[in-house]
Amino acid sequence: MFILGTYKKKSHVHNTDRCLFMQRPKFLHVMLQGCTKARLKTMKSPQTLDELMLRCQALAGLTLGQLAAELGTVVPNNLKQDKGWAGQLLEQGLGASAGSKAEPDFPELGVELKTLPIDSLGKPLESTYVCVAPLTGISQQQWHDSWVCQKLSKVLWLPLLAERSIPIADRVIGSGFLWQPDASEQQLLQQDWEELMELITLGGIDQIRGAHGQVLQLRPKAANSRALTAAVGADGQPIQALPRGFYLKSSFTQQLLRKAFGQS
DNA sequence: TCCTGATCATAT
DNA sequence: ATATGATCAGGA
Repeated sequence: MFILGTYKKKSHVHNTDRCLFMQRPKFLHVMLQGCTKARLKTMKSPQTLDELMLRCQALAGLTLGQLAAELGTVVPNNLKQDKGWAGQLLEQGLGASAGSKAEPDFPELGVELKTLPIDSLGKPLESTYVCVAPLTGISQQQWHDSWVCQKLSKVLWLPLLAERSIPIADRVIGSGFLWQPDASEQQLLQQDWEELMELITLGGIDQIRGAHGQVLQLRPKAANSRALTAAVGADGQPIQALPRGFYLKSSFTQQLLRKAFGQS
């Protein structure tokens, strides 16, 4: 049997999560019925937004263990050495184009997929990685040309109940929702981006800490603290610095959740 | 407890 | 080394 079983309410899921975790729609069964592991693995990327959202609804309420079983994937014992596992499982489950290409997860739709780990109150557990920060050769770049702006222009957020106390296989996939920044969100992002980029281009990278920015922050994004990449020094001279990435602060993604699912 | 800095796997 | 996917972990 595939993932037909009735959705069992998990003890981890509190009443307040009703808005986040919908029961598996009945039609889901029809949708995945007959899908072999091979078919799922080679599933074509969705061609329309409706198709994508339908697939997304099909995953809501499932545990990672259930989805992994569908896809013939082994659930790791911990994520310490497989931090991107859940995100990649969800990519596969939704038919996102595989690999680490520098393009949206759903190129035809211009949609970026982001899993969003949350606790049982619907609060994000982590910041959200957006993209690497260019540290050189970007003095002329404008906000609308930036990777951050492009990456965040259309995002499919997929909440995932992922408190560390919950075994990985029991973590529950939530209801995905599409987001495009509204005017005020856009402005907050642009403001932070411009401030951070100005510091970078003027040689202030070593002054930037995670606390900078209202919604967007710059933090290390590297194999380890010894990794180096080209950057601009305090006097404009070329230096080597720790590679950085842009991240969305969890307070920001929390607001997105509130907008999508309401207060309560 | 939370947040910032550090880190892990994989593909190109 | 860079880009993809993120979470870990300890000091404030």
